[in-house]
Amino acid sequence: MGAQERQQKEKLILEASIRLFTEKGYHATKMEDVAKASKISKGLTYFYYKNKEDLYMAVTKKAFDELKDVFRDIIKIKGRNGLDMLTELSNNYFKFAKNNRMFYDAILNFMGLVQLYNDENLKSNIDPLVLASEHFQKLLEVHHDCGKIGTQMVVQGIKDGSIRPELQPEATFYTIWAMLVGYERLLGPVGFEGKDAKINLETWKPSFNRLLQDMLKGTFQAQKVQPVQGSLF
Amino acid sequence: MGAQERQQKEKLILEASIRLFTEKGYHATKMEDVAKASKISKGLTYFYYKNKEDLYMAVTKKAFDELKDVFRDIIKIKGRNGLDMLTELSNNYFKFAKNNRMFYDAILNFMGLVQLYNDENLKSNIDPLVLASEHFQKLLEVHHDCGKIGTQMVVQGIKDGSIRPELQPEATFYTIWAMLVGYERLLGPVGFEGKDAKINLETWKPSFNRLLQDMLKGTFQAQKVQPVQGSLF
DNA sequence: ATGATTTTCTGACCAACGTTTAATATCTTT
DNA sequence: AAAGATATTAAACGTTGGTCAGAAAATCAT
Repeated sequence: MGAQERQQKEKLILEASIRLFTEKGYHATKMEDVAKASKISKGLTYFYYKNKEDLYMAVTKKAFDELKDVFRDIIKIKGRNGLDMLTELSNNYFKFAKNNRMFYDAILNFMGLVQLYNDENLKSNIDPLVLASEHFQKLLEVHHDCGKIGTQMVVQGIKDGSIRPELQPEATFYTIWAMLVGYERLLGPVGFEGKDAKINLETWKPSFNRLLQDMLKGTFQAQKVQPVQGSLF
Repeated sequence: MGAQERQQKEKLILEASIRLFTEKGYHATKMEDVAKASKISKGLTYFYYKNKEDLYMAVTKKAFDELKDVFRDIIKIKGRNGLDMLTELSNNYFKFAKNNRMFYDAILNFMGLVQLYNDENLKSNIDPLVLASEHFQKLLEVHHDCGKIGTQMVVQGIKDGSIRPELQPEATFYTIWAMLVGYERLLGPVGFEGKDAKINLETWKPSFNRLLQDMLKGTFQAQKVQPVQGSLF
């Protein structure tokens, strides 16, 4: 069995676990289940993955790769300005989170790990096996890649004039990303039943896109003249 | 043993578990540990709390109560305008997240549950024992309370003229809250080591406060005349 | 081909830990 | 003080993540 066949088997196990995690969740999925679904013995799963969490990290890697595709798909289409790209990115980001809940939860869980990882005092809180995992290291890279792609969009926007030139691209993009993270977690996917109004990503997306525009172009003042009833910004 | 003494014992267990969860994390803390730290037998913890997750929900309740205090502390001081309140809220919110990591993680975990809870299709994914837990129900209320207090700040701001009157208070506040959630998760507490610059909550807080101002007052255009090197907005 | 060696694979087993339970002690009530 | 309710314990149970000795299969050497 060459390296290729081994990778193929790893993939088989990975896909089985993705199916199960999606269906029943991480905790309800037993290693025995993963083994059965992969048609191998339980012990063998530990030959291909160090432990359950390592397997989960592999799933997370797959998840973040797909999220990165969302980023890539947008920037690879030429002929649009940076602002439009970021607007579409936000739409697709929410769509991704909604349609791939388990994947997105894994990504968010990873973001929590990154926090610990970046703090010398807290780094020790991470399971050493996870830290050593190749998946974790690769995840850090993919995370960074996404940051780079997004930053490129801002750079592009500044070049083509759709974004204010005085903005610092990297910080600006991470600010936008942070907003996406927060909105998704607090409001999505079903939103929040307020006292006066039902707030959710769908009804509220136009407001967000406008906020994005205002932020990046600096056009708040201009739009203030047409107050829309119940509008957000 | 009356109801009072029972509550006191519950509190004892709760505090012990808070200590342990903070020190070692949820998974590394065993029920045996909690029992020992509370100087009772393991079995007895199950007399006071249905199971480990129920205990964690109680911890989460305590956490959210303290977060609510952050909200309350701000609004109870009179004589400031709404915008200033929201600015201070954001500062204190980040401070809270940083100084009470375990608590804040519990709150974020709860927010994930709320997502499932609000979606009829996904509600069944929540452990029935958690759903039935009194703590969970109370948490929904506290969550809502925080939303109300924050909304009040926006209302106040509109009244005193520090916030644009065309904004819809509730949606506006949840937008701000969403930002706080996202920033904390993506950037805090140590921030993010970018290629060109180190981004973290501390260095970047002024930019956020300014964004808040611009959003709520609609003053983007006005400030555009003084481009600060490397400034965010 | 055949024996030696490495790689892949299994299933039984282990230990840890959340949870239950049966029995006992303590308090409350009448 | 008897009866009932409440609090408490220790032991046992059941599940499950993880290990291990060894079988089976593939690869290699002669």
